[in-house]
Amino acid sequence: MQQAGGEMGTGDKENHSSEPYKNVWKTPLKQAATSHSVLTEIQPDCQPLTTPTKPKEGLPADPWTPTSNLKMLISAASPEIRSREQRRELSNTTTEVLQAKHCLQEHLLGEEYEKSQPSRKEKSLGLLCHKFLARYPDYPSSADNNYISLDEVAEELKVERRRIYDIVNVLESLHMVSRLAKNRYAWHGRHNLPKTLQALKKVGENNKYTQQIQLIKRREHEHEFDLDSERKEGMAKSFGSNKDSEMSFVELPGMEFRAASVNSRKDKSLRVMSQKFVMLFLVSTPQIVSLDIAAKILIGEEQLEDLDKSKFKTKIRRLYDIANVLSSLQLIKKVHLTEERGRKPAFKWTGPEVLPNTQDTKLETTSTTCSQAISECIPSKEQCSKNLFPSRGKQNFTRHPSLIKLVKTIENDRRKVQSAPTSPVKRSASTDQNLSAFPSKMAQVPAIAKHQLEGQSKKEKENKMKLSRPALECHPSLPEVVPRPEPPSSTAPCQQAALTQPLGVCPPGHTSVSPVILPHPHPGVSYAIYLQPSQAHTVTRYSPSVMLQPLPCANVTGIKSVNSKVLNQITTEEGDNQIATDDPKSLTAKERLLTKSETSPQRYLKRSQAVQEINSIKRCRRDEESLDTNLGESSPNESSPSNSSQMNHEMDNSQEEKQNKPETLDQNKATCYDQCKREDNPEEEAKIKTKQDIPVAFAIPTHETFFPSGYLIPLTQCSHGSKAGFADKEKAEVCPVQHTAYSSPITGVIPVTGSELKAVNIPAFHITPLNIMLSPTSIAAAPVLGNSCLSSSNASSAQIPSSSVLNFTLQHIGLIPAGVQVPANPFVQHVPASSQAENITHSSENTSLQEEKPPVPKEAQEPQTVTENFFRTPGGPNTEPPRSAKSDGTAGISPGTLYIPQRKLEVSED
DNA sequence: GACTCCCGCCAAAGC
DNA sequence: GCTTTGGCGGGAGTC
Repeated sequence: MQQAGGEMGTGDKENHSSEPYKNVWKTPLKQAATSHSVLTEIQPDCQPLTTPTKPKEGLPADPWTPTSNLKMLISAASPEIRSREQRRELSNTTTEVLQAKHCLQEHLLGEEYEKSQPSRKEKSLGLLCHKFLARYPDYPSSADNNYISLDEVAEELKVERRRIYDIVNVLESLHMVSRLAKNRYAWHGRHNLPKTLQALKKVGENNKYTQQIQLIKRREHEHEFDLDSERKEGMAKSFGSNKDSEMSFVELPGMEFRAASVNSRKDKSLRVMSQKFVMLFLVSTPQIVSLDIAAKILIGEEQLEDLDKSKFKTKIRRLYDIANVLSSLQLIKKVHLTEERGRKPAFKWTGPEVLPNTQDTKLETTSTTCSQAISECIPSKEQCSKNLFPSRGKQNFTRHPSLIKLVKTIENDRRKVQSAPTSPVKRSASTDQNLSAFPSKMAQVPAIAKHQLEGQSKKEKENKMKLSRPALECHPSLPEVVPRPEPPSSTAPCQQAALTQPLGVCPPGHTSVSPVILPHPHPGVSYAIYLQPSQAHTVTRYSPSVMLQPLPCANVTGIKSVNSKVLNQITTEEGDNQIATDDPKSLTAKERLLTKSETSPQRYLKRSQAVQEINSIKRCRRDEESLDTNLGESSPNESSPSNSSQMNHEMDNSQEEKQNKPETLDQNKATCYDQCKREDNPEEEAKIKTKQDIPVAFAIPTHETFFPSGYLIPLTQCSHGSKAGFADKEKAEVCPVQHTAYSSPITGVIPVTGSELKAVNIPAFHITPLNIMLSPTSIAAAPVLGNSCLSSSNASSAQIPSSSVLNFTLQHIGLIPAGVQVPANPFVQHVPASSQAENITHSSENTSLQEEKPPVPKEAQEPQTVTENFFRTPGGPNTEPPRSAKSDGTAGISPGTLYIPQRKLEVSED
């Protein structure tokens, strides 16, 4: 009986309300098919039976096919239609209809009947969500009718309301809708999405999801997750530490649940789960989250000890529900992680990249001066940050009207001007299909396409101009949401591009996002900065409104150094995925590491770069010596905010902190010093105190720059390979000195703040003179030179640290053993600007990633290989890292040990 | 057989 | 007491 009801797709209550239909419902679809099978066996030559005349006569005179008739009949059998017909006292007619359907069902070939039924995929939540979203504009105006009646939607979409709840709940978690009253919701579209994502990322970082993911991954890798109860307990403990903040729903100003009922309801789990799920993507690097890990984390937060299969399965089910909706929103995309142990489902974030601790609006106040933009941004940022924690008096925080106006104006302008991804992107078949499927969304595209093209050409020019300039006077804010190379949807890019601007492709009109060139004691040296996660948390306190942007590198000739030793272990389609473990003492060694794909000029250039790198390091050491003179003078007073309240408080004080600008180098070092103390690393602390000569430099002090802590490794080269958007000629023009001397006198830029470090997901990367603590995923993005560049598919102009220098530096100072290499920036390298951007392959223990095409429509994409480098024990890729009692996922490696696994991930779509 | 995820039961919350 | 909301898990469909 239940089965029959289910097959008919009727609501449970309605099923029992219409007694006359019971006989009809009792006929399960499968039975029909089965009977048909029998029928076809008996009558193999039987042609599809025609629709009986009688049922047709009983139906409205529509020139439909029997299949259409049947669909209509089934539709008529839906609860809503039945109820309506009941109200109209059309029971007789309905009975006839149903009888006709029954007759059809009996007479139609089973195959045909099955075809007439909406397939499972056609009834999927994702498709349903697509239909739902198609009803409303992505960016509704206030004039639009933005109210959603669940009844109406359910009826029009011909689904039971229960399904609509699933969709609405997820949308609600993203603040795309809000509940107004019973059965009534307000549609907000994607207006709030950037802010929501930013907030979610922030909370995710506070909840240390990155560490949790790493912890689970590590445990999984050790095959001990399910066996070691003690560890499980420990993990639950670590999860439990964040329990308070994790069980709350992240709200935005003006988006609070208006119905007290919703707020009071203890179980908003689908909403909360959805938010947490999104958080996992936002804090992950790469932004791929497997379902099992997500489920474990979500379970773990609550009661990991009670992890049982049923609960796990239920969690997985819900995650699928959420993922379907998020996929429809084109925020994520299904992929498959193929590991040694098999293939497991995962999802890749395809939505806009979110940079935390940046101003959420004011990002591109093109008409304002930089200082004005900054001053305007700060309150907005604070406002947004404050509202991350609704439990702490969120009602008291309201966005200033001027900011709202500013936001809208900016967003509108952006939408008009730059709506497309800033780099060539692969338009999946599904995307294209979606375009055609939703003309309302398509309508937004043509108007902006021209602007996109123009904007891109302008961006290149702009980049050239910027590159030729030694420094910029402006310290623009950083876009909080950076469009990813892969546009999530036909409409999403409008917002993504509009709201953000990847650094590397800054359009000329958006001066506010121009990279910042800091006054640099040695313009020829760039730095990579390394922070550890807790430090990253700390630096968020500073949340400098002045976000440092990487200077588009003049020398964009890529170094495609590949460690020949690693080459055998790593599958990569891009030679620059791997970074050479250069022995700085021998240039020939460097040469040996050149990729086979390199051209001779590239080799020459690299060779010269190696010299330059060494020189730069030497210069940097001098810098370091001078900088270190101030080291340790400030007292450590920083602490990583561990909970939302603390963060809230800090956010409240951010204005005050801002007034205390400029942050001095002393403060920066003090923070570092403090960080060392926090990490219980007396050795590092001592080293800082004693100003040991280490080839790292701290942040370049400027009167407008905050570098709370960290280690900056000098980088002389922008290691852009062929992906760089500049030809050699252009490079020569931009940087003639470098060209002639095979050097890279890049103006030193340290486009790094704590927030930016977090933005690129460097959760646990801690380089000290004596130890390195790295998380598996963190290393991939370790050298940070600007998130927007890193994330941008058009990262050619981003400043990429030289892997050679990085490895040399690390080796030279004894941080890593010879032969071990640290990728300078695999992330950028693995985010091609080409249409392959969608296909990412991360090297990860022979783990392959396969992107799945959405159920409907289908798309075919090629697998691609990317490398992701994890830290491991030097013993080899499969060597287990030394474990540590720490549960934060960062200290699992004993001091002095570098843990660098070479894992291989393959990302492909089915 | 594992993976996906639709479906609807049923209970809590709301009205 | 009825309706709305949504957690939850069975099990069908798919791979």
